[in-house]
Amino acid sequence: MTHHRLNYVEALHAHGYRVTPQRVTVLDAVCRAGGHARPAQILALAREGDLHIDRSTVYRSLEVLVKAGLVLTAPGESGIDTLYEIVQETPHHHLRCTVCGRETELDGESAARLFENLERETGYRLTGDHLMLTGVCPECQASSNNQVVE
Amino acid sequence: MTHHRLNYVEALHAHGYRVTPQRVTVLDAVCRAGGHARPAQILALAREGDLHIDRSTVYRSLEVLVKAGLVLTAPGESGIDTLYEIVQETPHHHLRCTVCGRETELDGESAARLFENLERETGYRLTGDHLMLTGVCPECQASSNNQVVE
DNA sequence: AGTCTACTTGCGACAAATCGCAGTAATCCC
DNA sequence: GGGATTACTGCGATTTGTCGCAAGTAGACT
Repeated sequence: MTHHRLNYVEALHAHGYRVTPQRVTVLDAVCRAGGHARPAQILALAREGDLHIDRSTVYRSLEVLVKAGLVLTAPGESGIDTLYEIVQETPHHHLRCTVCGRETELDGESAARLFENLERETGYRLTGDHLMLTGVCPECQASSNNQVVE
Repeated sequence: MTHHRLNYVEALHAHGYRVTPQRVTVLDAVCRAGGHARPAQILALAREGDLHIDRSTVYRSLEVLVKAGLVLTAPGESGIDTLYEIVQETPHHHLRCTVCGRETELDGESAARLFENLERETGYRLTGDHLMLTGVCPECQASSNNQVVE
């Protein structure tokens, strides 16, 4: 249960949100899902904790938790659906191979350097610390030359 | 009508897809939408061209067009919905300010440098040439110090 | 602790998106 | 060009996500 470490009470209050049993249940569900989770999975896990929690409540809670910075979203495989993930101490990014589908985590350090450059160029302070990059992994590059079309 | 420039026939065939009137209609709709478009808008535009095109056909066509590399997806404002955009000759990225909501385009050049570094570090060949970065723009940084919570 | 206010929840209705299936048509091959 | 093959479309049914509203409850203040 990761979320005991991050004080969700403070995070919610800081954003003007109330702490309700339902929101804690949903937060817990996202934690227990581990890694990326689809809404359906979160709904199911949430109902293990609260048998009668409503679907709309789960969706609304997710929205609140994301805004409070407790949960992250990431685009799913197809780029159409949305995945949810509990926030971690160390920011990280994802690298998905479009050929074999495998996913690698990219530590925040390499990304931080890149962000620094971008911040210098644009003047923005970048906060989106959870990118989903896509590419072709070394193994797949080696084994196939016929996938390159574009 | 941008898509006459990119030979969609070849792109579709290269990925093993057939070229159907419906898919051309949808591709055309995405073009005419210009910039980011929500599915509802695309559906409406598609029906201008083909009065009886089915909703599921539009969704399935979008999926195919994305896989064929003719259309790009981007996460919408909330991070939950998906926007579609016609592919362009010059890759570009988006920078959205989380405070004022404004969007800036980031030219491909700065990003290319960013990608180069990442490719060196990871060994991946990066293809996701359409990132949606979020941050706080210079103006909003100047005017507010009370938004920083985390 | 009790009361008040306004944010939240659950519900029902609605809209958006997905899925399986039977008929149709794009492509291949001759 | 004609026929066979198999992907694609449209349809209906289902699932998923959203919205408005009345009842409930967290948080603030006394």
